Amino acid sequence: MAIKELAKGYEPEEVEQKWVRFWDENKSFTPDTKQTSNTYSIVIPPPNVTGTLHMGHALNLTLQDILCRYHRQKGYDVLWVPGTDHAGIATQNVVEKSLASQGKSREDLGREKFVERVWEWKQEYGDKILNQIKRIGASVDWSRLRFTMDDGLSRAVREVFVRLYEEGLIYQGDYIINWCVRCHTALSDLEVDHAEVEGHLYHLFYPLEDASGGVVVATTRPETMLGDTAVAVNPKDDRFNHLVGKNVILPVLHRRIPVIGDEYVDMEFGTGCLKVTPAHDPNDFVLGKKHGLDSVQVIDDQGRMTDEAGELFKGLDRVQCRQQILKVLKDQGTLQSIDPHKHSVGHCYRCSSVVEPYVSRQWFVKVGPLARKARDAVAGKETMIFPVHWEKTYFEWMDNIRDWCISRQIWWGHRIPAWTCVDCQELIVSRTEPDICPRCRSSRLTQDEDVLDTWFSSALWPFSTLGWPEQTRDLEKFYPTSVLVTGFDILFFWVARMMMMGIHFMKDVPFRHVYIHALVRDVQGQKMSKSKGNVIDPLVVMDKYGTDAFRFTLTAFAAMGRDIKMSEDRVEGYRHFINKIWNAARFSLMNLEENTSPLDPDKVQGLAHKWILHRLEDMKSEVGGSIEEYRFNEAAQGLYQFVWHSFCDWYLELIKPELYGDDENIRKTAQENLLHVLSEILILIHPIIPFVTQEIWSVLPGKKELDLSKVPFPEKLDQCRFPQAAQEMEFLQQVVAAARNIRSELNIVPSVKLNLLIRAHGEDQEFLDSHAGLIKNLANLESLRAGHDIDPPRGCGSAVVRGYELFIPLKGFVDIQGELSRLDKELGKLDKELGIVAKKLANPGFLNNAPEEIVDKEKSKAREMSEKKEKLMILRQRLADIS
RNA sequence: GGGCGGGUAGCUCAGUUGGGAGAGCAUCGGCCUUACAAGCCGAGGGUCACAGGUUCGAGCCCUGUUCCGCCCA
Repeated sequence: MAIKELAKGYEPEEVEQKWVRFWDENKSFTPDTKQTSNTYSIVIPPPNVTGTLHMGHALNLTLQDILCRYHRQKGYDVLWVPGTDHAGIATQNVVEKSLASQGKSREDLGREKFVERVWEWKQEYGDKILNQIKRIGASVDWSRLRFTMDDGLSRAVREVFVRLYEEGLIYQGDYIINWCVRCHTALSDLEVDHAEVEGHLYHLFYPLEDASGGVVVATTRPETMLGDTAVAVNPKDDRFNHLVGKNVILPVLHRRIPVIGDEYVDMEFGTGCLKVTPAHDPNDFVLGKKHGLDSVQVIDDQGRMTDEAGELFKGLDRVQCRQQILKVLKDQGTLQSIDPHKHSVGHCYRCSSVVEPYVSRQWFVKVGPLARKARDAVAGKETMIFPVHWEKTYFEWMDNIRDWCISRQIWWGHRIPAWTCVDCQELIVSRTEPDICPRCRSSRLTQDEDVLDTWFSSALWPFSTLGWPEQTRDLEKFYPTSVLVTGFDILFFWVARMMMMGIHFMKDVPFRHVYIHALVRDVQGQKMSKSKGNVIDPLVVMDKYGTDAFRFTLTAFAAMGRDIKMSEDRVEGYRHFINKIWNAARFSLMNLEENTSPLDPDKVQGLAHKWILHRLEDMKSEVGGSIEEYRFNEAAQGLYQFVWHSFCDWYLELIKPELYGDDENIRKTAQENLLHVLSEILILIHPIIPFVTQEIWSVLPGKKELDLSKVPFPEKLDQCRFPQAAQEMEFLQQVVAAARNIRSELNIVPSVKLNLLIRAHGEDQEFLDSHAGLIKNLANLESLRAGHDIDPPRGCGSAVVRGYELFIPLKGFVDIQGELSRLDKELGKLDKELGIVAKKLANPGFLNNAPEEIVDKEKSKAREMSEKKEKLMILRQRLADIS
């Protein structure tokens, strides 16, 4: 009885929707928490809750999904925790923008209403990215969905803040930080992107107080001169060190400021004299502290000039001010020259505004002690980073880490759990909202207005998602997680900080492995960005080519340590592969029966079957090894080659006669083998392309489990190792290839059937005879005859395979010259190779030093090749004699 | 300035203890051969960036040069 037929072409859309729903409804990816050993866990890098899926997510999710599905097959209890991040600044910006389109600002609404509005926004758009995660087939456990602003995770955040504060690892203070005047908040050092900008170096003359001359300073930001409180020179600099201790007069404002000496000053740069603006430059800030200089703030938090900037400039925007002050300085003769100068300028990583160094009161994490342990954990291989070279970058950063500014002057995020007593100024840091001041019993307390850096909550993700600070069963079972999969762009932002927090609070690393994958770029190798307009939308790609084709493309290009250049053409190419699998399955199903029995691996018969089973065993260990070592591209490439070029090109063709033949036993055996191989192929490749494999699986006869994601990885079958059959098969393939080559090179159309004569004897003659049908079929032959007494007619196409001469009588339809030049080509290649081998064997150094097996190999190669050459030359001569 | 990665077929890239240079796409020739023309069969194409060194032997190891990309200052 034949079984359900597959459609002629694979139509991904319906199929994908069907199985997404199926897995969802079956809760296929919720782990069994009763079992305690053999766990495998991953926490998802949480995407922004209001974001949409981009290429980076797609790659990230695909690789994690492969790992999770594979380990499920291997019998692990797998947990993949999904979730989203509240993305403070980014989300706030999005909501503000929408308000602005209605002509409103967040201040118009007030804090409470605004935050309410963001929650509404999250409610409305937060599911979008989650559905997209489903769409790509990610086998996450939806019953454990988390959000960084959940009650549970918020509790974890407060707990961590309070504990770190109590341990002296969180402090508050007035320091210079990076300030975004547009987002109106402090940023950590990491949140500033540095970009090379074509600017200018302005040379300004500051006269000495005693009018005995002056100094020329060079600056890229002339407007900050209004806040200068010193000029610094290097004490080793003989040009200027006599000035130390004197005063100069600051032009425009006519303030008297000292000349100080400090070795920090680079004598080579600019004029060797440095203007010092402690309030507006991080290096100057340090210098100012060291020398006890005044700090004069001339730019405010809006990027406008303060009253301190003087009557002429106060109220001006910093950009306008630069133009104005240059005019004034020029008129005064203070501006001596302007040189073009390339320098690096910090930009806000969220809105790209130029960042302003700004002195303000902020909260910081003292990261030194945390970083040291996080460093040691990687150095001691408690956490292993793949590829290993990222360790160096990680160490570099950990060794030079600076304290982490964690307060943000925005409204969307975790409010800092600190209160100040209005009456006695006492600072109270507490897990719960305090009612009265512990010092003066006042009940007039105000909470800190700031919220925490989003990365502060992300840093807790591997344990906060598992229920911490409760001692949950999940935490016990799944922490530390097995691997973190992420891009290198957030190695510092996120991975490093999770390491610090995980070790500090859980006393163990958050993950055993970190796999750093590539960045997805456009086809020219440029980073995708909206402004460049080179973004490829993964959803569009999936619509067009199917999710499996897209996933396979990402996997096939995911070579360790290398970026992926993505284009639709590549996906289109791999769609062909998905279709190939589909059609191979279609063919198989047309030839299987509902009651086809499972294969008995101990009773395998037939060369083709032995050969494919042998190759299948290779694939099992290859695929497993590749995935476990994060060599995803190798797993994909290996399966591609096997499925297309072994299974489809050879195996299916080889067994067609068996399937079509009259011998019922042979047909049944072939069906059993075919079903077995197809089934195992589907299982092996399922982690990469879950949908098409599941769809085919669902119509396969004899399966015990409908849900392919629950079917175990095929067992290793030593009795299915047939090295001899593999060798024999290779021989037959060479014979077929030789015949095909002759046909093709001599332009003999397929409608003409050829006759093949092979001069062989003994066992080999028998072997060839017994597989004559097979060769005839694949090489499109009329007849095949093997024997030691072969006497080929005049005018043959000929070849030598493993020492045996092959003849194809050409009768009347072929030009002798064509065959002669074909043989010459063959001989030419042979000569070249033979030359290389002969040279080696003529080298005493090689014979004496190379391992014996290598030498033997070369020797037999030489023997084989010269034998072949000899035979080919005789064949050629025979032919030449005719013409 | 410091660090990292890369330069292999026309294009995109594999190449894991140093031992006969590979794949996909593209190109060329022949085929609608009953799963698949989104296919089948065959072919062509490479001083492995450059220069040295180690070695019997280098795409792979070492040194230098050069070009490109990224990160940090």
